[in-house]
Amino acid sequence: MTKRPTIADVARRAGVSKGSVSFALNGRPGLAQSTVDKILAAADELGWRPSNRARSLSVSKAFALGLVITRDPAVLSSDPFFPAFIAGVESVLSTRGQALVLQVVTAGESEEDGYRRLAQDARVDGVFLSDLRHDDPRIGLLVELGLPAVTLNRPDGDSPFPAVTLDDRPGTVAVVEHLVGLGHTRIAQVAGPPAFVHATARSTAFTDTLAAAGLEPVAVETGDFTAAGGIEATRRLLALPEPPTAIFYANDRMAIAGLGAAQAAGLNVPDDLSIAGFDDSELAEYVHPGLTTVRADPFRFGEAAARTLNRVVDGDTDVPDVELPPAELVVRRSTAAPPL
Amino acid sequence: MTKRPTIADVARRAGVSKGSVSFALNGRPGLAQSTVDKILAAADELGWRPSNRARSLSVSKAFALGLVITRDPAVLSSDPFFPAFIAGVESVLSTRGQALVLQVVTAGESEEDGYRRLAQDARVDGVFLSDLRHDDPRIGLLVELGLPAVTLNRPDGDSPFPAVTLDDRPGTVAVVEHLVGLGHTRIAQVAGPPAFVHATARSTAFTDTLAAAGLEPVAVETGDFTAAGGIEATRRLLALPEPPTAIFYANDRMAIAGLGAAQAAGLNVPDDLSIAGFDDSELAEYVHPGLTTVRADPFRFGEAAARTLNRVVDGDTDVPDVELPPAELVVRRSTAAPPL
DNA sequence: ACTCCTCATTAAACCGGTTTAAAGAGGAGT
DNA sequence: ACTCCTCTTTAAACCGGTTTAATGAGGAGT
Repeated sequence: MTKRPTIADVARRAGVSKGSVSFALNGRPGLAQSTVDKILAAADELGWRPSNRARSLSVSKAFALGLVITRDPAVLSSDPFFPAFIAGVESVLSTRGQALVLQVVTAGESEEDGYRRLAQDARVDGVFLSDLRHDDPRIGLLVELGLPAVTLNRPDGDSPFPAVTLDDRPGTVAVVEHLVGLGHTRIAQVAGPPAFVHATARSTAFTDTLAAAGLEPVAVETGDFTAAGGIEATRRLLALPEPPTAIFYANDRMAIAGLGAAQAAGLNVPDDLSIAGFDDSELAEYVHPGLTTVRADPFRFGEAAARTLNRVVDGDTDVPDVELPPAELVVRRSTAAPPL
Repeated sequence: MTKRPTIADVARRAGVSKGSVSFALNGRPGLAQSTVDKILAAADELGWRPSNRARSLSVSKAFALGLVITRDPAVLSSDPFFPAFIAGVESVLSTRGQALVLQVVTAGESEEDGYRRLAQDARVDGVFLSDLRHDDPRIGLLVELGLPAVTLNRPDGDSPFPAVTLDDRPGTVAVVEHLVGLGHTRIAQVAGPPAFVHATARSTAFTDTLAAAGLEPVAVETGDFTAAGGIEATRRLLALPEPPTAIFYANDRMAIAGLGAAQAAGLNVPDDLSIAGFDDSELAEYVHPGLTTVRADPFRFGEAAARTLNRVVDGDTDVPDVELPPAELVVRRSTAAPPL
């Protein structure tokens, strides 16, 4: 409760000027080693930690990074990606004394408003650009705002920002090959909204791999990554005159919901219908039957993104893109040979 | 990209002093209306927004609130509470120009370290104390750190902080009465870790209601709120010589995992076994069979908590506790009459 | 002994706001 | 015409750091 010590207190105690304390703290050359020791000792005795606020003002940095997420429960709630991603980000930030500022955009406004607010308030030194879209308007906006960023996934247009990528395709290819290997020929897909880069990446990998096997999709339904969307799409697929014997979902939430829909329709999974998801969310392992899915590592993704963004923020030019180990197939009980 | 205007620019343009601009902006009395208008017009023309950093330094406030969450994927990942809660918090903060700072504590450290860091860095003006524990040591810590807080749930010890509560008991009572009404007499519970206030609240409400019906629990297993824990607990219950005909889980994740475990054991839910959860998470509605559960409103919880914490932060003394509408029962297909 | 350099240190300005104490301008009262 | 008040406005200090330009102290060179 007693007032925290300031740099002036430390200077007084060490018998030097404020400037010297600042130099010592920041390891600037030009101070005698003995003086540095004296200052650091004094700082230590007083338990002094430089004020973030003062530093922020004088060096014009926020020492914080920002993440904008949409309030839409569909995207936000129970999405297994963000929590782990955030944990990975924090694991980097905490070692650097940085903070993570969350900006949730509410239903009424556009996601861009979130970035605008962060920039306007100068709350952060850089932001993560997640759920990248095709011709993503946010890239131009951030350039305009002068806010450094890192994109999660590689944008298709020009981008001045480094990209941290995790290739979804090998996992998708593996799922399709797994299904084809089991003997399926009537395979359908529930894709994510085509506006998202990762949704179409998974989607085209799916179609291409099928084509390579001489097959084509029974149908491609578009879901919105929510459980409700998964249910809808599944019902449409099952109502087809010749329904698929296997369905590949663009994420686990839709897959688990689809699993429920199939069971509710009286189908046995996997005997009547094989189901595969994407994400390897916590529940994937524990539903019945266990969900065959594709596992990425959002924690590492967060780490890599934070490190990369910090290089940009630190003024590093030409920060290279980072490519993470690709997502890989996890086979569980929800996939089996098709019915005869 | 051009430098953003400062208060000095506005002052110059309006032909007044910096101080007057500050007064006008903050609606301080003592300025002629005409002057205020002139200043606001100048500010508007320049598109000036006061610098948060400068304001932070001079008024010693961060204009931000903090939320500490543990990195433990068990608590963090796919927990339906936090995302919605955070959205509610943000809906209040965004109207006040405040930010939400997330502090994730990594595996190696204690949750207290998270609060300590937030306080040390003076990053926030107050924090949310979630997942309250019995004799929660964080309350003393925050008092010591001089960091204002609001507790989510009412602590059992003394606390100088207002509490925002959402009574889980009515929902729990309703679940038990629902099961008893269906004819169940062999009811078991998978409780949360007893260290948590909300876990024991649900647990004792469960036992008390059973007792009021002249019954006692077949067994009470303790889970850890994770899907894996739900599986474990369920297996133990099903292995009992006289297994329960209904299981009440302290959260949906354990319940959905338990549902999977029961189905994997060859049981039909709800014919052989009724299952009820708690949270009404997104998937609860879509698994098969739909999960009977208890619904709270984490978004409102977040709103109320943010508003209450802000009152404390603003220096309001004796901020009253806030009681939210209680959680309520949602009946779906996973509960039915017990087997004969 | 005197100049010149280098190295260590400091005083002061600065970041962009808020706040306090004091000054200035009018108007009323006598 | 002079004093006294009230209402506006401002100059300057302050928040707690960083940074630049200047100063001071030794030591080497001649």
